[in-house]
Amino acid sequence: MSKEIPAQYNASKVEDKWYAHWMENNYFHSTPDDRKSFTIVIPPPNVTGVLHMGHMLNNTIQDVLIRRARMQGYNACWVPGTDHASIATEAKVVRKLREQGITKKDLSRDEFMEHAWEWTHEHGGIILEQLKKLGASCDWDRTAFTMDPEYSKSVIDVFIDLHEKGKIYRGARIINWDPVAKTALSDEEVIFKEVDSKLYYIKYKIVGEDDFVTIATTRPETLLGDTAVCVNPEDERYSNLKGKKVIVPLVNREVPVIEDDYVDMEFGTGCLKITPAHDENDYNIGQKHNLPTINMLNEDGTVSEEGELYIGMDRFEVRKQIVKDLEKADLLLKTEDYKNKVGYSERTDAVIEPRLSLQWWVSMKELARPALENVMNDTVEFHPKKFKNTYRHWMENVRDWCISRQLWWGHRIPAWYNEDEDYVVAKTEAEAEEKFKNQNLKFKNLKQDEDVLDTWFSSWLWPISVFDPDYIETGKANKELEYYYPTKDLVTAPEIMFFWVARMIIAGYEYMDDKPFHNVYYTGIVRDKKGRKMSKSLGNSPDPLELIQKYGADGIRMGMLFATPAGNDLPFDEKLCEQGRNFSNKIWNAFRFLTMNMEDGVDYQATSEINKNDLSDRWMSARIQQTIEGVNKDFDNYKLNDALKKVYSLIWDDFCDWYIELAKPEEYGQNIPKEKLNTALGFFEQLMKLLHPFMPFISEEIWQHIQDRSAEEALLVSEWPKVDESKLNKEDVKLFGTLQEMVSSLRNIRSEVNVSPKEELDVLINTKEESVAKTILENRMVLEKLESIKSLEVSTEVEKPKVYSSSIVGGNEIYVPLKGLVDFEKERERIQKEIDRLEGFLKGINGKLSNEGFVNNAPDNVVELEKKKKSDTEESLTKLREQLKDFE
RNA sequence: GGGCAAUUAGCUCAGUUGGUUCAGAGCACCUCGUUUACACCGAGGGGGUCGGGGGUUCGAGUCCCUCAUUGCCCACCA
Repeated sequence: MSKEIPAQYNASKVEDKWYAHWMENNYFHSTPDDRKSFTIVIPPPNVTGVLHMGHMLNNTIQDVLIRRARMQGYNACWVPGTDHASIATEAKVVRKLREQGITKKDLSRDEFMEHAWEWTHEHGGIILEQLKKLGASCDWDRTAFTMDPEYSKSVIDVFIDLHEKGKIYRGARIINWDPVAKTALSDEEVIFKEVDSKLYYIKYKIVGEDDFVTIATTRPETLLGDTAVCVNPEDERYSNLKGKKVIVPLVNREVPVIEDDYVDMEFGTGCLKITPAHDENDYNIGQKHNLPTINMLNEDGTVSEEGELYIGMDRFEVRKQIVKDLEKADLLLKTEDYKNKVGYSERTDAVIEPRLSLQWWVSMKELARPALENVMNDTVEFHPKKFKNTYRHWMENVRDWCISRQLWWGHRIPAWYNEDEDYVVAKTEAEAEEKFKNQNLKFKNLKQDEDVLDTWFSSWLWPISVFDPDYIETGKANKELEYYYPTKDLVTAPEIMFFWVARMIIAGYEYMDDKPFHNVYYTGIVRDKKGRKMSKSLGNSPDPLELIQKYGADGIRMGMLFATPAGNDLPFDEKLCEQGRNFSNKIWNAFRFLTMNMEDGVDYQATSEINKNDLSDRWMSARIQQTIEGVNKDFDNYKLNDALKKVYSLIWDDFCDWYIELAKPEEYGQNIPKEKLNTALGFFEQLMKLLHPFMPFISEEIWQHIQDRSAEEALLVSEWPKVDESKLNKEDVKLFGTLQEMVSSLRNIRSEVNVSPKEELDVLINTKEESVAKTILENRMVLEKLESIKSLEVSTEVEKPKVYSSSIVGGNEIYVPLKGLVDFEKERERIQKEIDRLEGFLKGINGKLSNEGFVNNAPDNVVELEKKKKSDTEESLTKLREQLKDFE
């Protein structure tokens, strides 16, 4: 083993080496066997996306879970893959084509798809390569894509199946129209934002009278599509309008005045214009009152022929112009500033236009029932639990899901139309013909539906179709699906709870009659220092690959995990990565130190044997057991950050700052004895196991340095440590703790009286009991090694020196004679301060003990404890008061 | 408009069923320090009336009510 080890850890060199090693040995690959499965399916990122900080966090967590499971002996399987991301990817392709001077209109569907596939092959999978840099231990042989032919088939099968069950239907509704992407959107894809707008008061002339009725609206341009004016039947102000007609301004169309209690009398003028084709409520009222609809907008948001005026003008231009024209005609009474909520497209940020159109829908009410129930009864567990509320609220009020999109990139809807616009749903054109024939309908010149399915209509099958894409068709699970389903954990962002999580649960119960996963771990949002979400458009996100280059994947993983409990946002700061990198370096140097103590030619061998006479060995051993126990519990509760903190503290504080310090050789130039070093290496191995899920690279590096291992003995497939109660001696932990406190007290004394750590001290410790004195003396090595001590006297009757500094640890007084070094004034102040503190404390205890209510009602052990606290405190006070006299 | 959550040190957060000195950790800050790993380090230290008010209780950071602030989700008020 070489002693030439650099003082600084070089992460990037090491990380590439081990990832390659793991891949070569096929460690990430899983096939069904006798072991229990532990499955995670990745939330598939957009196929042409690039890695951002959200992915980093999300995938780090998944990797931590899967790596620990693998070590625990589960057959761990993490399935990677990508999503075709219909609207996002199509938008990218359209933009790219535009840069080349090509518009989508110029292309046939097939030509466009060729471009899209080309783009997908060019950019697809980049993100998966990036995940490898992070250390993600995915089973890459299983990489799936929602547009794979097999996968696509399952999507179509589901559509056909649900249609046959009557759960998919075609219907005309007011939908959310994105005029930029020119497609319908589901409700979930619309983001409402509060905006400053205006409320316009417009006068409508009453037919046959010289009077007007005033209507308040935020969208004056839609009056082109007005087919009625509506008032509340209770509203006395308008009782005279009953059965009358009014004239829509500018277009001069006569429309009826109708009555409906939907109208809020308090709002605006209490009189509402009705535009059935461009507002959901208006549409409902229109249906109820049999009003005609006037579709006054084109799909790109310009005014259509039906609008009569302003034809071809953009909707927002029309708004400006129509206001001017109304003013000119003296039909605009006034305008008011007004704040309202406007819907925007999640993808294109275009203002959503409610639009009447024919779309495909999934009827959700029944499908949602088992999915709601099984989350509420914790069959599917949410972490943190608070998200159950949000989930319930949505599921209880779930609305039908609009699944058709007017795009080309995606799964084309398997519906076929004949010349009479009849339709059938079928897998192929031939099958469709057959179906038409059977119904005695025209079956020549069939046309397939032009639309594709919502992306989420494919990804809701992810936990099923990645294992068995034929399952939907055959209804019989293959070996894989049977073995891996239901999966164990799903790690995702709360933002897609409805888009994806809820729908996977729905699909799971509908098709597998079982949950798709046991647990859902919701991560937080990665934010910048100003609290803004990190996003590409804001440009406030650091480049993950640069970060990895700079701090190591281990450093970033550790930095992110350190700051993010489940469900809480992660305020990202490069400082966190620095902390992670520093930790790597600390570990590296602890190992380096042990290596430096190895004598040439001697065979060192990590061992779980400890020297039973060495308190530090027993203590370290017990601390490791405590940590294993605590970490396992944290994992059970999905508190990954707490688990990491425990490991961090065990390595840095316990092992480096205390254990190694105590293991250092007595004299300069000596090496640590072989036995001790072997024990230390044994501990180090345990630490690396606990660390591995969090920081896989450095832990593997050290593991393989500690001793030469064969390929089968890599850390990532080693056994996760089990708690060994026999090694957990609480007395040792307590005793060592007391000695630690004594060392700290001595250091504190030095610091306060400004004595260099090198200067040797005489130390006197007055204990309450003989046995304590004996134990301390038996373990005097701890004190002597960590402090430079000239003489140590410990007994029940030490003589207090004349001039000293002192401290009390666990009822034992520590005196350090400091001839000529003590600042009397300072020492007096220090003691007085301590007395004041204890007096206040004692007062509280006395208050409790003199309170009959407390003594009578509190449990005995609590009262006993208070009494013991009282006597201890009084004892300490007596000692301190005596000491104080010595400084007066 | 409805619902949910949060509010503890300068920052980010722990604090499990009310009761061991419970007011904590990390980072930041201050002082000292190059001793056989590590200055990406070591030792020591300062800092909070636990958002305000009320209540339950022998006892409240912890339970209840109320107010304030912030965040999130849902919703068709033009």
